[in-house]
Amino acid sequence: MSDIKFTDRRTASNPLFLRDEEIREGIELLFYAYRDHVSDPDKILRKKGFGRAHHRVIHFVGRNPNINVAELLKILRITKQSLGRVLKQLVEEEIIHQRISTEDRRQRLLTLTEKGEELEKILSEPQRQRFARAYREAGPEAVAGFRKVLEGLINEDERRAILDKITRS
Amino acid sequence: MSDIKFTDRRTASNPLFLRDEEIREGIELLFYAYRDHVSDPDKILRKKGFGRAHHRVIHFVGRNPNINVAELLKILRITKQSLGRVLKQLVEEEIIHQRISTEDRRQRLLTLTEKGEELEKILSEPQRQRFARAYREAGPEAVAGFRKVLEGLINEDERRAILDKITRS
DNA sequence: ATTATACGTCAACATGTCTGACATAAAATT
DNA sequence: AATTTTATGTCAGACATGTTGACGTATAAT
Repeated sequence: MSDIKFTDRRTASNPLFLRDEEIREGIELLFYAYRDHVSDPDKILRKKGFGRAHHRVIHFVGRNPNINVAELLKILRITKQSLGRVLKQLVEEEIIHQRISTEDRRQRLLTLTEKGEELEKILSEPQRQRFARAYREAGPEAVAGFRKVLEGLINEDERRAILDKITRS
Repeated sequence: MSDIKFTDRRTASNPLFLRDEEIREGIELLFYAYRDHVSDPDKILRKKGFGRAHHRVIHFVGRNPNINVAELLKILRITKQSLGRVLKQLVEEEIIHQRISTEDRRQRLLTLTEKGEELEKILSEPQRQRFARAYREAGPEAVAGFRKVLEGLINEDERRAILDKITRS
């Protein structure tokens, strides 16, 4: 019974099953790709006594020099208490520099120090290499499709703002 | 000085910069897409007293009925002690069923119970909808490219095995 | 009979997250 | 000028998830 049902579902005349199956495969591919993608810097960080949280902060401060704390919290979607601990360590280790905004003296603007820039490069290098390889193997058209689908996976209400931020440089 | 350097780097005659930039954008897109993708089931799970770890177990047991513990550990890349805690809860709540393999009585084969199947559907539904929307908007060619690049991001030495597993059904 | 494997479990600890409460400085509003 | 709101920091306590290390048991393989 369940066998019959199974073969039936896979028939070419049932495009719904194909779509479902395709989607499931996409979800799994995304899991494995992301797992491997983040495993690279994780290894490096552990040796330095940092974790993935530190990497995310380093990355987004690097990408958004002079970002303030509230903005960073929005991107990372964590609480300020969580960020606080990580940020404190990074400031103590002189990876990140805080300065008071002249426009609004309540705000702390964050930038990478030189040491921070260096670390950022070290951390992202294996990720960039991984992407470079994948892009090279897949070709430019595939890359365009990759980006298009990723964009579509982002929450609709934030998509525009995120794309503007990413591609603004 | 740094301005000159900057504009210079972006010149069309410097394809290396374009590639770098493209890669960075890909890395960020992946971050945001993944962040939103996993946020859906997270909300549902917290209400039930489970976390992301439980979802991963539910997902992979659902996808690999009768998987044994060692196999599951390889996929999840966590220690058996970590898995043990989560698995215990899921078995107690009758989400996952364990039975002893007849071929090797040391092995515990894991399957979803009916209740587990239901929960799996509830959890993955928003993710599937998100993918369905993204796939629809991007079109079949983009989807092919998306998959191709994701495959390329997976560690080379495991890629073959993972692809076989994902697309075997 | 011995060794290796698959699994479970106990203990101790690290990290990253959370909620809630409170403090301070500065900006904005009345 | 006084009050309220905002941006940030911090303390305390909790929870989820991960780690190492050690040990036990049942079963399979040698």
